[in-house]
Amino acid sequence: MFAKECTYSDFLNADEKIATNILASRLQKLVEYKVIEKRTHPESKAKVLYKLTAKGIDLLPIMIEIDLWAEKYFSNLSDGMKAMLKKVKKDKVGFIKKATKQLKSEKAIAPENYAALHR
Amino acid sequence: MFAKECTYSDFLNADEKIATNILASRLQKLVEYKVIEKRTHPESKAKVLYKLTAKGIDLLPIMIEIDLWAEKYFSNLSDGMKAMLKKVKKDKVGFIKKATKQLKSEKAIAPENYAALHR
DNA sequence: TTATTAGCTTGCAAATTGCAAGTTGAAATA
DNA sequence: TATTTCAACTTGCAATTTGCAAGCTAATAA
Repeated sequence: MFAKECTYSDFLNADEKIATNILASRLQKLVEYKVIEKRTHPESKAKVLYKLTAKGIDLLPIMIEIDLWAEKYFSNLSDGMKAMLKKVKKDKVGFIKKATKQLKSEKAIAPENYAALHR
Repeated sequence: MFAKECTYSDFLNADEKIATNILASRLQKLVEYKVIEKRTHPESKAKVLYKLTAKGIDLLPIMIEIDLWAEKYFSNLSDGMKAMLKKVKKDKVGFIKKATKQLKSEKAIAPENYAALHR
């Protein structure tokens, strides 16, 4: 979710497999805890976009530290992950600031979605 | 474990309760993953000291980020935790370096325990 | 030498998870 | 317009994991 926007089926078809009922209950709990929120999908009413809240975005430093630890003790990291960590190690504070700012700006409400937020 | 050395009963009697069979299996797995290791207790053969390995000590940055996140979004932190986070916010890198160094020095093998490590 | 402590293991009920199939409403297709 | 497909779930049930209580063994303490 830090990398891109996600729908229910995006999660369901991700590499790390998860049972559909478990996915549903996890998403529900994360919404309840205000770590993520539901948004209408711009291209279809049938789709739901799950987006990080500010509280969720603030988990980024934790995720990065986990990835740095994993890099140190495991050898199966993806190339994308390795590339990201290279940047992180060059300037961790700067990286997190930039990524956080970008994620928060993506939270800006597109006009066509504004109404849905208020019902 | 980052704060002090721990025995099986220390964990069992901690504030966050855990069932004894679950504790046993968790400790076993953490030893298997080399996050912690068993040591003989200096004051009794009946006791076992569980200590963090270097791999375990390297989890400290993750724990600190989790605590910082918790401080931001929850209000039930202990006074000790708050005091620690105050130091962290003054100089995060310095704090982690110092704490890590100290934890690793505690790993120095006391003479009376050396033999036990090699069987 | 008997009692207690520390570190587990075992048995069983309760809760959680995984898998497969079904439901509902929106959108694409015929 | 009718029908099929798709996305997001829900439901039922078996398998796994967890929690609780009791028991077991070796090492100290009384």
